[in-house]
Amino acid sequence: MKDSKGLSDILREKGYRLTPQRMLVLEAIEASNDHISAEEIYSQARAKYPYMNISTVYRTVELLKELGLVTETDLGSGRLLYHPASKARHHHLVCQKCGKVQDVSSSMFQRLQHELMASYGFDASLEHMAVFGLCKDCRG
Amino acid sequence: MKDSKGLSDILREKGYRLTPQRMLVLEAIEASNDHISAEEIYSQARAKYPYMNISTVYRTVELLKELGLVTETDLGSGRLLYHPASKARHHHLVCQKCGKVQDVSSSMFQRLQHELMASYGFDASLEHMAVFGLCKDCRG
DNA sequence: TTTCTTGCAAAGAGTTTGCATTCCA
DNA sequence: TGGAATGCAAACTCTTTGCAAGAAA
Repeated sequence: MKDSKGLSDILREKGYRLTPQRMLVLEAIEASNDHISAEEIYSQARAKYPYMNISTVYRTVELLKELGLVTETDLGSGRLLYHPASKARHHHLVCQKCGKVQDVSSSMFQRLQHELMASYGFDASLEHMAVFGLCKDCRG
Repeated sequence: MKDSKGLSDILREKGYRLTPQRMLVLEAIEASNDHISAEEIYSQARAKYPYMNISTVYRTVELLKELGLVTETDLGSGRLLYHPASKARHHHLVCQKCGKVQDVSSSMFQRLQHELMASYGFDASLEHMAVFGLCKDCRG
């Protein structure tokens, strides 16, 4: 499955235009194994398309977020990072009162993982983590 | 135990001066139940001492961090937040290979907790959480 | 008096926005 | 062609820094 194909479909459906800039931004994000910053997206895109502008990167990333193709994460580096939503893993929230289980995107756990590595050299395995607590309804 | 008393001792020990600005910054942070931003510290301090300046807030917070009295957290709001280090709880990192257990300050878990509440209304109970993974030595 | 601190203003970094121009559909 | 998207530059937010004036010890 080619993601750029998927992108053009999704854009057309919603009435957005498929521009080279938008494809380059998505390509850069999907090519990054981990996370990528706006500045890095900009560099990579500009290498292929010299007229690329950084505000276009920000605007495109915003659009891709809205379309659900890209996830934004703040790892505390002072810049926002992006990664393909398709690579997202899942975690579970378990309510200790009613027992309800809901899925959470892993993006929230990434910063924790990142920080544990940076500060302690600890490679946390958060792939299958369950978090206990009280759900919205039982919290009241 | 009055913390402001503790502060003056600590400052004197290290050769720093005890200024009204420094006391006001620490007071504001200790008075906040949760987290407090530089801007909020500034407002509160300026209410009592109109000549207060925001760069003094930043410099004082930096000093208090170095002294271990205050912890800085980036909750992704676009501004850094501060809270008394004394209120810090602890978590554990458990190595799945060698079994070693090390303590971690809870500040890293606070953002996760914060985000789960904001996005899912889920009140995560992370007070006694253990995180499994590989420690620095076993990672190699 | 000495030198640590502060206040002010200006500089940064990263991100967002207004507007005229460009170009996709 | 018409309206969406881009490029450019300027604005914006939060934080940091240089320097002269002020104030603890």
